[in-house]
Parts: sequence; C-alpha cells; structure tokens
Amino acid sequence: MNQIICTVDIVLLTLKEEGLQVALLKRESEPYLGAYALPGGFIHPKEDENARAAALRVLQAKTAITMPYVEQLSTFSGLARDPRGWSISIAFYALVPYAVIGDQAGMRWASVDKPLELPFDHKTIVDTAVARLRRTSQYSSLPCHLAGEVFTLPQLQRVYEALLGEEINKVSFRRKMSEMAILEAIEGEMSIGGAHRPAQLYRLKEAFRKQLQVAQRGFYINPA
Amino acid sequence: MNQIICTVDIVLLTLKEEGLQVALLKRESEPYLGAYALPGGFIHPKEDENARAAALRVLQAKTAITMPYVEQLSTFSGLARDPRGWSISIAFYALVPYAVIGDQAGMRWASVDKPLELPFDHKTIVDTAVARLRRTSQYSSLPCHLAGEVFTLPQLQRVYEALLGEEINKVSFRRKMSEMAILEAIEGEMSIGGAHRPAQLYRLKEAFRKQLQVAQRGFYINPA
DNA sequence: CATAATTAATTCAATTTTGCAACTAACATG
DNA sequence: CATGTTAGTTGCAAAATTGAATTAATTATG
Repeated sequence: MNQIICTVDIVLLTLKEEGLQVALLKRESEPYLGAYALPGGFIHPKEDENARAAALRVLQAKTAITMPYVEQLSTFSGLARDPRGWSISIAFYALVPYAVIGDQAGMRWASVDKPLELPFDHKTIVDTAVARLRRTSQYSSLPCHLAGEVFTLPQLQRVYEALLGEEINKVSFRRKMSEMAILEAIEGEMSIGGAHRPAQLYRLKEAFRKQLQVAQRGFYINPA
Repeated sequence: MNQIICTVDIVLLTLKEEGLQVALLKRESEPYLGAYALPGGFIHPKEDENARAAALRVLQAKTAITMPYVEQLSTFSGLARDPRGWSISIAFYALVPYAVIGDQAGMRWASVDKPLELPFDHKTIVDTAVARLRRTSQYSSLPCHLAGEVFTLPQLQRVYEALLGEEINKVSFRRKMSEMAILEAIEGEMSIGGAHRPAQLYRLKEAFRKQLQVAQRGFYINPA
C-alpha cells in the first residue's frame, strides 16, 4: 500500500585544478540505464542502521572511499522525480581530496560549473550541495576536507579561494585560521618544492575531522 | 519487501512570554496512544505532491494553520526510532506568531528549554530545530516570522533577544535591520499603546515571506 | 656563492563596526 | 500643560578588522 521508493544519493565532491568536481557513475540498471548519475541506491532496512549508514555503504560499494567527510544535505521527494513512482531521496554530500581518491574505474568527474544534464532531479541535488558548500565555506572549516591529509597554508588558502571564487588576503586568511584553531602543525615536516623557503605542513586537528568548526565571522572578501 | 515507514513531523514553534514553545498533540493512535508528540503523519503518495506538501497537509489537518513559514530541517531514519519498524521522518520546522495561532483544542505548548519527554526521537528533532533556529537567528530574517503580521521595531527586537538569549544594542539592531532591508513601514499606521510616543508599524516585505534573508554578519552580542 | 622565489612573521595605519550617551519626538494622563 | 514613558536619531569615541608594507627565512639554481 505504502508504495514509496526510499533511496539515498551522494554528492561526492572534490577539487581539481579545473575547479570543483562532482563524481558521476554510469547507471547499471533502469531507469536511465547507462546514463551518468549521482552514486545512490536503495535503503536496505535489513542492513542499514539509518540513512547515513546506507549512504556510506553505497559509497563504499560504488567507489573505494572509506572515511570521507559526509553530511546530510536535504531530502528530495515526490512523484515527479523518479519515473518508477513516488520516491524519497535522502541526499548527502561528501568531500574528498582529489589526491586521496583520484580517478576510479567507471567514475567520471564533472565540473559543477559547466552545464550538466543528469537524470532524476540530480541536477537540483548537485546545485543544492554546491550552494551549501560554497556558503558554508565562508565561515567554517569545511574546505579543509578538500585539501588533503596534510597541506601547507598557501595550499589551503588556494582551496578556500577556489571555493569562494575570490582572492583572500594572506594575512587575514592566516589570522582567521589561527583564530579557528582547527589546524595543527606537523613538527619537523616541511613541504619541499621549488626554489624557495619550504612551507610548514599542517593537518586538521582530530576533533574537527568529523565535526564542523564554525567561525564567528566569515572571511572578508575584498570587493575588488 | 521494502518495509519502510515514511512520515513527516513538524516542529511548530512560537514565542510566548515564557519563551520559545513547541506545539504538541495528543496521539490518537498506537504506538504511544495518548502521549503528547510532534504533529506528524504518514506521507500519502496519492495526495501529496512531495514531503513538504505532506507536512502542510498534516499541519492543516491537525491545527488550523494555513500559511506558516515552513522549512525542511533534516531527515531522521533507522530501525530504533519507531517501534513499528524501520522508518523515515522528514522533519520540518514551522514558525508562527502566537498572536496568529493562539491556543487550540487538543494542542499543548511546551517550553523548549524545560525538560521534555517525548516519544520516538521527537526530543532529538525538537532540539535540532531549536538549535537551527537559534543559530540562524544570529544573522537572518528568520525571527521575523515569530513576530506577528505587523510589529514595531521594539517588539521585533524583543523577539530577537528572546531567541538569542541576550540583549542587543538598540542602535545596532536598527542599523542591522536597515541594512538587511527586509522590512517595510506601514504608512500612517502607528502602534498604539501606553502613554508614550507610538511606534511605527512594520511588516516583512513580500519577497521575504517565504525566503530567508541572510545578513553578511551576525549581531554583535555584547559580551556583558 | 649570489640570486631568485616563495614562505612566514610582524608592524602599522586606514577603515569599518560598534555601542554609549545624549538628544529630540510623540503621546496619554492627570 | 507639566510629566512620565517609550520611540527614534545623531554624534562620537572606542574597539575591532583589514591589508599594505616590511623584514626575515629558506631553498634551488646557475
């Protein structure tokens, strides 16, 4: 009687040179067989403790991701979004550094800023996730999850700038990071690279790996 | 086979003298028959266009609310939360001025800050809604929806203060409201009251009735 | 070994934000 | 018509924020 299709979908995001990318998988079943779509699947009440667990299971089954940063985004529902019938999709977004995940068989990265055609209402879901990420990036530790396990402050700044789409003053950025107190320097470890002073390496403090730190105020973006 | 119970629950909040209150209804069916719980009910795929429509239908059926401010909160799911089995509750929160809704038969207002025992995981849902409301109140137009159809600036300030739990400087409050540009003065209409200068009446601009306006920065709460 | 390149830390002045105090305004009441 | 009370505005000083400039550190390279 209660004919509701219950699924989870994951907006898996990473940052590449070309900008913010979303992971798409080729669908292996109808509807939209063969089309690229968000990783997702049915909730398995027998296996899954809750929707979040279902999302992690799906992510692990379809990609090789084990412990990404995952957060519930929103729930999309209705008759119109799936040709099979009235459905619910509990959507999550996950952030993974590209250095950690790389390219995977059967998976495709698509720029979130380029025109993108996706089945179901997946375009809406992606847009919602990107808007949330960009907005939250203004005043939180969220972008750190796209920066790699360890990173230098200049690298991290470039991540923030890529997400915010604007340059940040170096001193302001460092002050803000220092205030947020979410990073720990890795003693002795210095990044090596070009012909210049090497940069200190940092990592996210353990306490903020799973939990978001929110700043009092956002970055002041210079209205150039 | 897909034995998932799909419901919506609504955290209907209002502001009374005693503080922020949540609407509870006496349950008319098992489980927890007779207990006070959040207004909620099954999604009816035949009737409801989506979960939001289901929430509005439930709200209208169980209370006399027609057009409150409603927003999706989060989705709660799993085997543990409902004795009938694996369930999904898409939770919404709604804000209504007490002057508009008042007291209704069969409904009870409970202070969100007092200890509260609720069936299912409704306590968690209420806490999540209240945390979201209070956090969002720091930098948005959200509290206006608790202030009545029309209100004076001093009244609105008292609403913000009640939600934030701290006093706000009068000048700062007015400056911020002016910057946000979400209010329109009602020409000629002045609130009448005691033996003093009457206050200008305002209402939320049409554009912000359904959509949230977010300020660049929050209120600076005086660390007294 | 000098130079270029970049990181990193510090200083400081300009700008913006904030909040206090004082002020004027309007109205009811007696 | 004086008084009390609340509404609303203005000016200003203090505090906080920002970013430019400066200096120092460190390494690869030729």
